Amino acid sequence: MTDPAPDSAASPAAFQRHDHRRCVASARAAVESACAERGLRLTPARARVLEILLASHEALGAYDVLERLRAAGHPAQPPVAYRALDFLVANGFAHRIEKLNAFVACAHPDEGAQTAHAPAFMICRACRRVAETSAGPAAASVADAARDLGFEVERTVVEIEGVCPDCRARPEA
Amino acid sequence: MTDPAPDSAASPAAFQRHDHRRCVASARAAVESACAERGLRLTPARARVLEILLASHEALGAYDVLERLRAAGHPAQPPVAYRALDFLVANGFAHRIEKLNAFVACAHPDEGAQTAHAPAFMICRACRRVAETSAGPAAASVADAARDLGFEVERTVVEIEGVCPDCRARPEA
DNA sequence: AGCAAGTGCGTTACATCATAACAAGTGAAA
DNA sequence: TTTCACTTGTTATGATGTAACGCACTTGCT
Repeated sequence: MTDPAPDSAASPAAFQRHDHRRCVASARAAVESACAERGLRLTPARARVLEILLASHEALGAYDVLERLRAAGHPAQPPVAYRALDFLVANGFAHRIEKLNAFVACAHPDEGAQTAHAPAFMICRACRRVAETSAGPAAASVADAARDLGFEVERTVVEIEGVCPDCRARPEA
Repeated sequence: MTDPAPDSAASPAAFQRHDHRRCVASARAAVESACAERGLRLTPARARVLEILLASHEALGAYDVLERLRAAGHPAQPPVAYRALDFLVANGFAHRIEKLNAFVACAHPDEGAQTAHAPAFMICRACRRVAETSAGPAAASVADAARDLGFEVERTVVEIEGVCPDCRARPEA
């Protein structure tokens, strides 16, 4: 981006102090331009759900999203939330955190949808914030081993559960 | 096994032809001796659920397990299945597959419960069989990177979804 | 023996997560 | 303007997971 963002894969922003307004704005802009390029429709419902996910780095359940939609004056039923989330996940604008049955906005929405963007997630069990990093060569080596056994790899999930730096600093909370 | 077991971490049995009777018997024996050593009680309910998981290398949902308990003449309600599964997972005799909300018997029940046994799972989306392998150094490097960021790692999930060799061979099924 | 504590089990009821199915609206293309 | 693909709204239901209670069994104590 316009700069050497501190939010690169090597140094995930979620657990660090950062200009969150900018973080939201640039993610939103990246999604908008990706949609324009790829002929996808970022409808109001989808944009609202994206905003909700971007508002925090916490993993939100579909029903959390739904609740926030309603709180924002957009009454909706579960399928509305799931459909928007499915769209965002399918196009690489958000990720599903399997361990939590929840969702987070993608930290790198500009990287292609299916263009192998092999993320790993650090999940804080205390505050539910999720930082995205790259599974990188580590995941690749496991995947290679799988392929050597004749297994056709389609998707890889790497989720690390633990306690983030902030929550370690204040164990009382 | 007869030989140098084909069921070592490097060469997971689930996707290979193997003597399944022996596979079940040895896993069951390993769990029994681990329980004896550690003062754990492998009660009839727990043993039945273990047998159900061992019977196939498929991931079974809690309600699948429940159904099989009932089919075997042991009527039960959901908490019965969940409690037995919790016991097996807590002690390293089974694993939860997050991606499927399901469970499989552990391929190495003799390795300690919490003694870092860092498994990775290959999940066939066609037949639901799951092969366990070691995440090994790959996972370790991601975990190290997380620790460098001040993140305290507690558990790591590595799940690889794809198609197993058998299902690739017969795509029609 | 009597009894208290700990653990596991059986059951009811409920909480949470997710989707099938159908009707109706929207927008671009023929 | 008709058509088609896609998106949305809504109802209902399915799938997954747990809280809470009381009973039964074991263990250890007196």
